[in-house]
Amino acid sequence: MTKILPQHFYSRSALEVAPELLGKILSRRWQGETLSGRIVEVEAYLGRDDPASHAYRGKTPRNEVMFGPAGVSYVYFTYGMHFCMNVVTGKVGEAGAVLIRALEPLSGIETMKRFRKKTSLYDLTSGPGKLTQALHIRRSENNARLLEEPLWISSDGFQVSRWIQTPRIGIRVATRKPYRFILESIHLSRRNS
DNA sequence: GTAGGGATACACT
DNA sequence: GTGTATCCCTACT
Repeated sequence: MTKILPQHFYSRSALEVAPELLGKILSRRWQGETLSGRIVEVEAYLGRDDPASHAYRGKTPRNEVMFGPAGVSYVYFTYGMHFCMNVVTGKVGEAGAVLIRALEPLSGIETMKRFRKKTSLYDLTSGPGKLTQALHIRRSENNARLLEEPLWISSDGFQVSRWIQTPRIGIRVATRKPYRFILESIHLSRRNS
């Protein structure tokens, strides 16, 4: 039995929400099928105090959902071909988000393989651009409430025994801040970090 | 290691 | 308005 995470789960600092998202299940309803995976890697992004955050220089058309109510998705397009999905956290007016970086595939695996044009489980959701492709998440899923279909996060009671904190990946500033949170999993975006 | 690709933000005119 | 440096990446060599 799974329970969708309530809105108030997200109304805290990204640094509090991020580790608690580990072990939860991200689900995507698409054409009558549920595609889902367990979250094994996330990164927290803050606002004014975080040079690596899109919100560092204030509100823009792209990042404005980071300043809005918590519990919605922030999906953006980058490097000319990839989407990345974040979960908005914190209070209205204060920017914050948690980037979902990797999942362990759970259901809808055949469909994910089709979307990814890959056959190995590891290639499906082991990176932020990969998992959005596998779950068919794109710009139309920006600013979507994560409390209901077609995109939501739930708990199945899975207990996380141990998580690890490391520096974030793929950024060039604030690289010393340990804002990446991971489980021990073979589905991480990097195997050894 | 690096090519690929498009949006974005910001400096300028 | 135009120019351009950058980007929370992936897939390939």
